[in-house]
Amino acid sequence: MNRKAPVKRTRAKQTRLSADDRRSEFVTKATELFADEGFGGGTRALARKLGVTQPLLYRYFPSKDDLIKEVYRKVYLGPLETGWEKLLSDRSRPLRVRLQEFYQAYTDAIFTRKWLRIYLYSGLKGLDINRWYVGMVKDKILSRIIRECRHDAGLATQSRPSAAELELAWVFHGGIFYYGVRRYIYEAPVLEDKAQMISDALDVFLAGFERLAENSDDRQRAPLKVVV
Amino acid sequence: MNRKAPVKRTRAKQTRLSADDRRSEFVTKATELFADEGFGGGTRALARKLGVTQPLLYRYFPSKDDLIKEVYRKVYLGPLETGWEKLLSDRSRPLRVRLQEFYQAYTDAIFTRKWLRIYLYSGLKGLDINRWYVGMVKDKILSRIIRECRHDAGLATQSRPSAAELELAWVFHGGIFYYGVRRYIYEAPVLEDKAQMISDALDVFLAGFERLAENSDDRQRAPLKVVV
DNA sequence: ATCTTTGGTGATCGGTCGATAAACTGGTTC
DNA sequence: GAACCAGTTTATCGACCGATCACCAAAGAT
Repeated sequence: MNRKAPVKRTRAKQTRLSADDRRSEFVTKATELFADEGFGGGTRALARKLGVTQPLLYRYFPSKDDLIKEVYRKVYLGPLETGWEKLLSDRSRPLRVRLQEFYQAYTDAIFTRKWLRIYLYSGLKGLDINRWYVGMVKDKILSRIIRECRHDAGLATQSRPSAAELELAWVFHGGIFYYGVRRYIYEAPVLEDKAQMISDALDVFLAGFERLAENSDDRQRAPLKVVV
Repeated sequence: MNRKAPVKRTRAKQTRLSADDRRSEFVTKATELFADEGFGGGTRALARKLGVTQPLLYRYFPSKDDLIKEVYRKVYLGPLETGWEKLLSDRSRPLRVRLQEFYQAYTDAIFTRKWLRIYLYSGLKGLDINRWYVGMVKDKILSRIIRECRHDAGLATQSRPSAAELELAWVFHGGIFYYGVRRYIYEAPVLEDKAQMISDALDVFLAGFERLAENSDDRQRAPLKVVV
């Protein structure tokens, strides 16, 4: 039936972009999509967000998995700054101030709905990049914080942080991190003033670290045992 | 072709269970599956874990979503104990000991790969039951801890915990929680001795809370401002 | 004005998913 | 031993997913 004049279908209007622009647009919107729906989010939904058709994705990425890797790269590496290590180690300023300033900047960088969700999703997948990030936090941030705390308490700073010290720093760090999770993932009511939360947490941490440092020798020989 | 004698296909051997047993087996294995692969895990993979066929699921649950809800119920409500509140409030014993004992028991209950992964997955979905759980932690655990800490520091215990106090307790609690995440989700190297980690974290928290309590009046009138 | 390049679309394929209907079978009851 | 019930399987449906291919049209080059 009707074999003549192939019905001239109205084509969807094209909005042509340069290859680079389109590619980065894919990554940007994919980050949003995957943050919202997890990495199970469909390529068609992604294309809809760009106002293009789904096959176009495959002109820029060989597979969905490659797109996902690109999203990781952008999310994990994006907010990273090189100045953090120097900021933490600048002994011309009080440790308390350095820590407050660092955590202010660090949380400004990662406390977004997008970053936290992508981070948690990738953590649940057990990806290498997640392990790399955790290692980076340990080496570049926590180890340095411990060294500075030791120096501040008049202890030796040569030896590497003990496992117990590292754990202490991790609990502190994790506590602050979890504030972001409660706020931007659970969307639970939290103390609005992030700066005050950091400040209070720092007070507790520093006061506690000092007290531990005082009897650090005793602790190493006979670790505190608690009735269980 | 071959219209005669409907080929007597060899049927998969049945292992018949009582309705209750089969149902709870579905929930158990579903918990494992969803913990591993998220709630996107397929019903066919689930059936394979039970050694049955996929449609059997729908004799016990109207939909996959109902199965998921059952998994939530079991996971969230399972490890909950009623004794925790009394344990925390028993002033005949030192606060330090009570807290150590409580967090020992609490982390024994929730620090499993299964529990933590289901919890995080459901948190990312923004489910009501997750909100309920967070509220429960706040009301039943953290508020009570604050009250006991106040009592221990010789402060009034009538007024409800301030937002700042709650936040302090949350950061402490979240720090301990994050230990479980690092250990069982990131599978990162952590301090093996969980009891020591709790003990150290408690030392820091209690020492810090004491110090804050000392100038609590000052803090309320003129909250500590930090150079940013 | 035409050619070439390249960003973009339409159609479609094989696979997987949740869900349904109907047939089959082991065990219990009368 | 016939009838029935409950647990299980086979077969299949419609929707969706990632991926591929041939084709199309807008911009730059000649």
